[in-house]
Amino acid sequence: MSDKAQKDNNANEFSGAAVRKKTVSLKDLAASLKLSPTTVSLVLNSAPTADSIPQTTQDRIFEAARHLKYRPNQIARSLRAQRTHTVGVLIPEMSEGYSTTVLSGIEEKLLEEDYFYFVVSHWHRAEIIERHSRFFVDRCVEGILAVDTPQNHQTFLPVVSISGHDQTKGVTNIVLNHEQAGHLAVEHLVNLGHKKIAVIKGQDFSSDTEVRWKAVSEAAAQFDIPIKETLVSQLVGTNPTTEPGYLAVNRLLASNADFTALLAFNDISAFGAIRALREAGRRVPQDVSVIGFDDIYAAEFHYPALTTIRQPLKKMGSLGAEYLLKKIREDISGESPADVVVEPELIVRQSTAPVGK
Amino acid sequence: MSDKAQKDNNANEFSGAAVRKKTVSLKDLAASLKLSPTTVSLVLNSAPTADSIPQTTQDRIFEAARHLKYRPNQIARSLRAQRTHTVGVLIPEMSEGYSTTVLSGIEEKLLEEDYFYFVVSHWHRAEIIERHSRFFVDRCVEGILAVDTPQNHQTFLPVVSISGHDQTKGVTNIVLNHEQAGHLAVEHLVNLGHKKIAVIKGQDFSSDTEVRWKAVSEAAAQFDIPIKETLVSQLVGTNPTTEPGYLAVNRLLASNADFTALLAFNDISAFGAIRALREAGRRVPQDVSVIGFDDIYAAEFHYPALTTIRQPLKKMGSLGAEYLLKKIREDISGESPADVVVEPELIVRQSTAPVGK
DNA sequence: AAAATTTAGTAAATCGTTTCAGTAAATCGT
DNA sequence: ACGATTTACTGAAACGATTTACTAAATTTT
Repeated sequence: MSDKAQKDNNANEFSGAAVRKKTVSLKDLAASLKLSPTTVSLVLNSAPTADSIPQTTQDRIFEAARHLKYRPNQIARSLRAQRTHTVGVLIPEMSEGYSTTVLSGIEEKLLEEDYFYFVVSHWHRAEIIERHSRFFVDRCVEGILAVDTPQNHQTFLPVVSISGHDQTKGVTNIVLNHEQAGHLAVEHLVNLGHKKIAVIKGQDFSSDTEVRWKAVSEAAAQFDIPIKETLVSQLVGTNPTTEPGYLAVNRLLASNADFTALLAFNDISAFGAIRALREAGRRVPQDVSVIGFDDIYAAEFHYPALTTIRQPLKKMGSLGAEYLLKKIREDISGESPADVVVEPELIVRQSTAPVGK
Repeated sequence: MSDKAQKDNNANEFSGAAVRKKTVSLKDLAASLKLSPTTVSLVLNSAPTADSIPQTTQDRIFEAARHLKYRPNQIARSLRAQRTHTVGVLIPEMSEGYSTTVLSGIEEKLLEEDYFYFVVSHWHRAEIIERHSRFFVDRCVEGILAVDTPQNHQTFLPVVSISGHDQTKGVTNIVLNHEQAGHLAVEHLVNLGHKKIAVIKGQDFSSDTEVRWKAVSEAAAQFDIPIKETLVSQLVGTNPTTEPGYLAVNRLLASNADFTALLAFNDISAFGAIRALREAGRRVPQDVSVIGFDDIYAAEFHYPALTTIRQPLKKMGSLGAEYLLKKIREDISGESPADVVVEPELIVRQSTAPVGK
């Protein structure tokens, strides 16, 4: 068959109703150059073997590739190379500031290194985590990044957990220095003269709940003002809004709890807390100082602007991605650290003030 | 070679330092059953051809698949089927409420239909949009979902644009009923007695800027209170925080503009606006009523809680995903609508009040 | 001028599936 | 009892790349 006929054949194959715009494959490119796919591939990838191909031929190949807009199919490449340049990311949900800020750090680092990622929200439901981890494996992700996600015993892939406190061996955890965070928060309130400090604990499902509570109560003990049990309220429900915080403080108020400062589990719950206090006629910060945790965007433009303990969320995301890529590349699973600790920072704004002022 | 030897061979191949946990392939599974991969594939996929395979054999196959935890490799499947069950999503950035809320709707719908997605932020930079659209094609996504993203002239894949106002033929746009939104906002202020209304326009790069401005000024004209040019300020810069809004209002105040109500481009800028007003000694809503746009989460817990025009962001995301999947399935590009319109809703909270009260 | 090396490539296997086109053996119809 | 059909499978090609192991011709070395 003459190559003219061959060409026509190609063109006519789909000349029916819908004009299927086929993309050009390596084979097409090679055919148009009257060279073998091997040669073309070798040259385009600058393989060492291609040294013996004369420059003129190489130029012809590059020129034709550009002209026909040839782009290697990454699916085929992935299959052959057994590498997908893709990772899977698990997050609790795609709302509010926490997960998405971490995600922005993850994205930045991954794209920088030419990795793409799949995200899925698991709403703290174990079976979704399980199911989607499997899907990730089916799609041959090279590693998994878990944000505020409990144990996913998916052991044979590299895993990095951000604020996950995953004790599975081989898993690297990116964690905040919680002791320091607790210390900063309590110290700030103590410096302002507060002694009666109420605390809102996180939901049971949140991985940070226990460590943060421990850090805060130990810090309080160190300052000789142990947290009274009657001044502790806990967030309930999966509602990712301010409501759990609002309700937690209402319960506190209903029990006639006596406090001049409130340490919230996170900024979102601090917002709810402040509303509850305001509705109860307590002014923030004049009557009650409120300190949040995380420093999400909204903290700054809240009124009153929220004093909070900043977690470097974006940094934690990019660090997580960085360590995951490191693991993927080393391949000798086991070398990477179990914990990578990042430091919190006290951000003083308007929601805290000296006691009794 | 006996199959025992074959097995040993397999086992020993990587018996060096690192124990490579190989996943089991169709071929492995078939070998363990002493059947051909064809048969196993046919049965596992319940192909019509498998009707002639006796139940006992089918059971053996399913049993072995479960036992060896066989999972089909989706990369290989994608290559063969020329379908990846993956779409690409373009968003301006992974922060604040807008994109991520839309994204949550997108995610919900896509996962429901067993599609995964890649996301990339483009920060409104044309070359990033261009570059990543190409990467999407390289990875054989089946369609592209563009959120608040200008024209990406990537024509041969199905594209749905959310708030993008993309006039390229074949692109379906999910858009808000802007006329109605403008009407609702202005009407609300007029009903409260406001006549001197200031407006903050969006940044030039935002796809909604023009249509929203047009809708607002036409609505104002209808109510016989055309917006004065001196009462219009525009957001500048790509900073995704409240700052542009804050600066826009400061410019307005610096020019001694006289207004009793302010219509902000979005909630984020409304927050900045309110801060600027407060710092200038104007109370919201007593001295100036402020109305936002979008109704992001933070709007409700802002103080004062923000009156705003709600865009059903999550709905827009899921609608976008729905229409994209529809396009992908029809395949006969051209049938789908150019515009899908969703309705806004006025949410009255505390940042607006009768004039002069 | 024969042997060795370099030049300029190519054929075929492979990654893990799916699917089209067979094919032997068993069963059925008449 | 002979052809037709059904049953129970399998071989090989294909998807689109990469890579190993060749080869034939040209050139260099000895």
